[in-house]
Amino acid sequence: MDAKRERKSSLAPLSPCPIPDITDDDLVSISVRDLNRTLKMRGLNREEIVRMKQRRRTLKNRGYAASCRIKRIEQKDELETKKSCEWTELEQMHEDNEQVRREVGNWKNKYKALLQFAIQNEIPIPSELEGC
Amino acid sequence: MDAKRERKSSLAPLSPCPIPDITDDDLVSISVRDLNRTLKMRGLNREEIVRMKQRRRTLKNRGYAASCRIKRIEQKDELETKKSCEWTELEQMHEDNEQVRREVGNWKNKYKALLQFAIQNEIPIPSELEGC
DNA sequence: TTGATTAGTTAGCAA
DNA sequence: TTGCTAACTAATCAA
Repeated sequence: MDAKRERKSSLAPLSPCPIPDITDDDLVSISVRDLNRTLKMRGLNREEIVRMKQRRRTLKNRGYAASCRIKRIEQKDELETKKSCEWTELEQMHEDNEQVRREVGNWKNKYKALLQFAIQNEIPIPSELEGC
Repeated sequence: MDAKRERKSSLAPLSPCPIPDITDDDLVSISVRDLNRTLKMRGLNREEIVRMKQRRRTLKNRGYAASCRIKRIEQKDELETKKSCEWTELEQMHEDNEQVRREVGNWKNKYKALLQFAIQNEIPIPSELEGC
């Protein structure tokens, strides 16, 4: 249902690799100054330098795109988690409500029973106590 | 804050347009059979036909990608809407709960006041009526 | 320059 | 073949 989708790891067409011993990992992590120095030291011509710069930018963009995707997924997950938490809380509160409602009925009945007893035994009750 | 980002409408490099009078819209909407017939009628060679087929596929893919993005956005919106609804409901239920709790207190007080009155006036109460 | 985001391209899976 | 989606490239914007 969820096959691993590994890309053909392209980028080969982009730059035919002017400097074999600089890995892509190096290329993205090295500073601009150091990169310039290295390229000059190796005596690359103008075009090769441009190509390396472009390759660097592309590799970086690839990383940015990846984190953008991850971020999107995380945000969605977070949203779903929160939603599900709220649902649980809602369910819980529903139960609480039910419980409290039963309590109301209980006390109401007790009060009424007492009142009924008074009436049957003709016991006079102060009016402020018999609000129904 | 949200500038229109229109792509350079590429695809020009893909196929240098073997048939000028078939628009991209036609190309994606026409059926495979009709397309084959048309291409044959115009006497395109093997390579041109392949190019047209590829162009068609790419154009279709462009559409698929677009709907994929739209779908993602809609799903996210839907999730957010539901979450916000649940929040409102939660808020409402919180209030209800508060209200019912006050009711409990009310009836409880009434009952106790009545009981207190009985005690003060030394009125004997059946035990089943004085559960506290 | 760097990082993020959008639209378009391509690979590969599924129907 | 068609549709979808992940990863990638390129364009563009903000900082």
